[in-house]
Amino acid sequence: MQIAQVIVDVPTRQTNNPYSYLIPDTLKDQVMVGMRVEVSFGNRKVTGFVVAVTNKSEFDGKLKPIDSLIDLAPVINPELLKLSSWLADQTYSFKISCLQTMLPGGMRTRNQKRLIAKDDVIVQQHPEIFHGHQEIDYNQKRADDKTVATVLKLQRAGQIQVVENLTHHTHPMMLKAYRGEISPATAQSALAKVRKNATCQIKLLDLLMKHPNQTFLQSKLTADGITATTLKTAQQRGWLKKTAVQRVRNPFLRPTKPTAPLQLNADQKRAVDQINTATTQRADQVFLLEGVTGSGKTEVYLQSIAHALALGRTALMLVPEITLTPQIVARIRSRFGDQVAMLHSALSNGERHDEWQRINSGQAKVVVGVRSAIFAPLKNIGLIIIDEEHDSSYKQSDNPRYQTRDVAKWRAGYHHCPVVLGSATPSLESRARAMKGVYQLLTLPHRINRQALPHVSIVDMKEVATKRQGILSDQLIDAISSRLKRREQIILLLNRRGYSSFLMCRDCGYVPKCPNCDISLTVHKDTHTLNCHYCGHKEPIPMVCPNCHSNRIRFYGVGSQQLEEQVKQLFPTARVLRMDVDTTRRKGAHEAIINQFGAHQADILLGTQMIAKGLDFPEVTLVGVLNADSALQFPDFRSSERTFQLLTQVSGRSGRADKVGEVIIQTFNPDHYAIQLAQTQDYERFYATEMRVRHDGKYPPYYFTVKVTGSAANENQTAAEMFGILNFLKDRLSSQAIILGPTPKAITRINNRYYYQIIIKYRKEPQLRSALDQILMDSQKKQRAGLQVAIDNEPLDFM
DNA sequence: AGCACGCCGACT
DNA sequence: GTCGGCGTGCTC
Repeated sequence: MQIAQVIVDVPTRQTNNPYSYLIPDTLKDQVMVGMRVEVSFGNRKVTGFVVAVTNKSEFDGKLKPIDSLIDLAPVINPELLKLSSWLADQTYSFKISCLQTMLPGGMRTRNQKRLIAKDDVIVQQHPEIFHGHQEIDYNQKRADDKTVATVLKLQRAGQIQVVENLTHHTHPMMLKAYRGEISPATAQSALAKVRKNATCQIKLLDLLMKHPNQTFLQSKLTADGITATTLKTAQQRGWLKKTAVQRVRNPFLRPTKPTAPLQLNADQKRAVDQINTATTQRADQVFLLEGVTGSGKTEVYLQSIAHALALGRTALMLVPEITLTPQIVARIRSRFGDQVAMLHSALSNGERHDEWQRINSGQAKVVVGVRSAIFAPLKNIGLIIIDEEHDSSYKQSDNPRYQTRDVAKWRAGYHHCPVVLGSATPSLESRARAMKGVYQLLTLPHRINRQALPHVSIVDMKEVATKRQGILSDQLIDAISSRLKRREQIILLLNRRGYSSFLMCRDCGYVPKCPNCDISLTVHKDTHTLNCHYCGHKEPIPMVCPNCHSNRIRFYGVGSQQLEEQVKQLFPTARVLRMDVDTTRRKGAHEAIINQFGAHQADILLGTQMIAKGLDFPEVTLVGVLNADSALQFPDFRSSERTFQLLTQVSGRSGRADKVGEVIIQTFNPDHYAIQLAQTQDYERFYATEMRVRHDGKYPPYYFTVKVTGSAANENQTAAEMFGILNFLKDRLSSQAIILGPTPKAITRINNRYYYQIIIKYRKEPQLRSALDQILMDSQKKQRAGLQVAIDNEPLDFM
């Protein structure tokens, strides 16, 4: 008897282990480990992953059979299955969440219910449910409590039937098409019969004559000028038959010319040689490739990938969320052609699914992608690269809260291949490991074109008078106008996390706040609303102060919209492009702005963080950073590191080609070491200084950290529960462990829930793991009381 | 998650 | 006496 061990899609602690199901005869020899199945669990149907097939079960109750198979082939290979268990352990999350995370979005299933009333009487009795229809779609989540109760009662009484089916989120995209049904000869004779001026029909018959028995996409036919009416008549006459073809998506919009490897300089060559040796020897060595901006890291990646491919192995390259620009993809694809698959957040579910299939089937040998691409089902990996390894997008912010570097190292261990972590400004964690010899340090200290780094100057904003609301200093304004005269390009970076401008009454100081969250509302001029960035609450901008009825209620703070307005006022003839969350929401908008700026169709590009990375515009000779220090004001131990990294990175954007670049940094903290050292791009001294700070403050990389966050609708309850957790931890951990909190989070209330946190800093706590497991176990019970507990292992911040 | 089971207050 | 509130435990 064959029994499948199934991890069901019920994310709770109690169901975080496999359940046994009988494999019915009809599915014998079909059910394989790594496939998804549909099973009855309790009294409903859920999806599950088969994690093992055995011939006996530990469970001595009566086993239920598997209802059906969702996949025709395994979607999780043995490696990823093993990885999922490790990941669940590592991140304190459920196995099912980990398995689900490994699949491309859109392959996940959702449960849909349909209610069928037994007779008309029921329909009449419950108009609020059935709205006069006998069959309705039913969404338990959207229904209110009363409806749910009524539905349950009716179901138990057998008066309605509930039909469940698990539907796939995405279907292969089908395109309308027509197949030619007639021979060239028939077409010829038909052609003789149509009216002379029936141009459409003539065109169509011509096509059918030249390409007999072919299928044509409707979109192509209409593009050729054949109208829908013509197609309809053609169908009636039996010339064509309507069909559909599955769309083969190709996310690479532009065709690329093949390129040859570039000549390497001595530093690059040394790096490539060492990486290649590790690949050849199947050593799971981690390299830290430290190279200033423009030192040719990408070429090192490409030639190392080429080496892995030459050995018959595959390669995985990860880049940060916003850096995966068409520029980079084009460069990789021009070297490796169709072997490249891309996994990008801007892909539609369908496109991502297609790319995933190409990887899973072995067609694609090189995968380029963002964080989640670390789970790409590549086989026989020869090299894993993480570019800009310090980037914060490599840590997932919700469950499973994994750090991509750690997953990469796990997979490297499995495949016996090297990992290359690349950065101009490595994270302190990675650099510290390189210093200890855990990682091997490779450096590229020179820019490829031997060009000097741009000249960086710092403007002390404390000394700038508050005239003109003081966003732009005179130095920056002068520099901008001189570039405009020379027809060179300018980038203005607004370093403001969650950039925002708020409303304040000049008479009484009233600031509109979100009714659900402890945060002021943000002005959105385009929609004329005040928005909450945390819960999505929107309200119109008031004309008079709701508190004192004064009409002197004005905007404060600098958002990118405000900056754009000011720049346009100061330089009315300059062409300005703005890039921020608002202007890039639409698909492809990001790319369009970059292309437009790259083609010099604008003089000034302004925006938030997203313009700081990876873009290469040779005509840019000035970069201005406004509020360079806004991150420094956050109570976050990583804020200096982030500021330094950001400033170094933007500075690299200026003067990349043959023109000398200039960078102007505006700040209120001109003496802060992160800003001072960014001016000279002195990573070594920054590393030394910051390590000192981390050492004294007992922060990573000297200490391991865990963040425990608790939230509930009631503030007192949240605090009380967190104090309970604190006492429990104190009991279980050694006196060496530092336990901070519980403290309310920076934004205590979000969506009417109160958030408190506890931070644990430690070096060696063998009991920690079981203590945290216990906390999660206990919190499961309290969840009914509205308490939610989340654990973040090695959080990026303590906020 | 979702549902059943079981134990206490206010009602036809 | 019962109906229904929600605290607790289980789902192969």
